[in-house]
Amino acid sequence: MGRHSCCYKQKLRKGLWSPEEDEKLLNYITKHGHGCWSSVPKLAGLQRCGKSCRLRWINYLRPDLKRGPFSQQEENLIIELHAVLGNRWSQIAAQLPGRTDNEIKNLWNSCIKKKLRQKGIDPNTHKPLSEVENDIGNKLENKVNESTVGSIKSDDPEDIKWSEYLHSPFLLGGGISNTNNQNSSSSSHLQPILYSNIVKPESHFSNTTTATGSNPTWHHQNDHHQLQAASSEIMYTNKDLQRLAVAFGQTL
DNA sequence: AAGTACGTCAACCGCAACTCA
DNA sequence: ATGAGTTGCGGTTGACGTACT
Repeated sequence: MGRHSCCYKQKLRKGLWSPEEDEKLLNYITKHGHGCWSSVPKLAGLQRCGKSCRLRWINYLRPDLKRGPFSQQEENLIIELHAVLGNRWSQIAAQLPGRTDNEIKNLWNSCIKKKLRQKGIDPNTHKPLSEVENDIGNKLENKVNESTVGSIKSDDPEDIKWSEYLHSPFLLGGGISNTNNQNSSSSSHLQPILYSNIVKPESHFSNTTTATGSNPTWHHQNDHHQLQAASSEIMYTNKDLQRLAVAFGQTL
């Protein structure tokens, strides 16, 4: 794919956004909503591709973004959600109003991973590092055995990961033991989070422009009642979430 | 003061899924 | 059914700031 198809057609800017560009995009979307992203740059007078505009809006210009550092509670929540969802950043972000998937991904890669390792926890499996090392040893051993004995075991590394999730301390009510942190959120609230998250909101907000062209209004869509009501119908539309559902059907 | 290493974050890339004619 | 266009997502990169030598 390389650069987006739209970018080949004309000389488009790349890299950091200037304040002028931000202003143009913000003004345009505030007045008209984004509509079709591919037509936004042209209509807003920007030398960017639609994808770049969308990203800039989502990660920086959206009015509902929460700025500033993550709280300890937010970090704990991210860790708990990651234990269940893995690197599904957008789904994790859906549980943290005002935070973007990009922001959470960056935090995870630059900060949380390191902290977990310092606590002796493997950030991929959320198991104690010592246990993970043993697992690796065991899996290597199993591989050797499999080469001689037929096995129905999946080779998909993700399968291994998910089965590990099912037995992770988070799902079993343990959460990460953090004796230093009084704010450490227990995993007791994880169940409601998961149930409400089964239906992934398209975005936290939708904008509706009035017929008169006045400023759009922003509606918070992440209403748990709404989601729970809807969840019975679209609960298992996503392949990964089906796996979650099966998993939680077993554990809840 | 200069050079280097490291951490953070914004943005890009590539792919898959979705939509619609 | 199909193919082009669009959107969304997660991985990766590169610029920049800061700490360290």
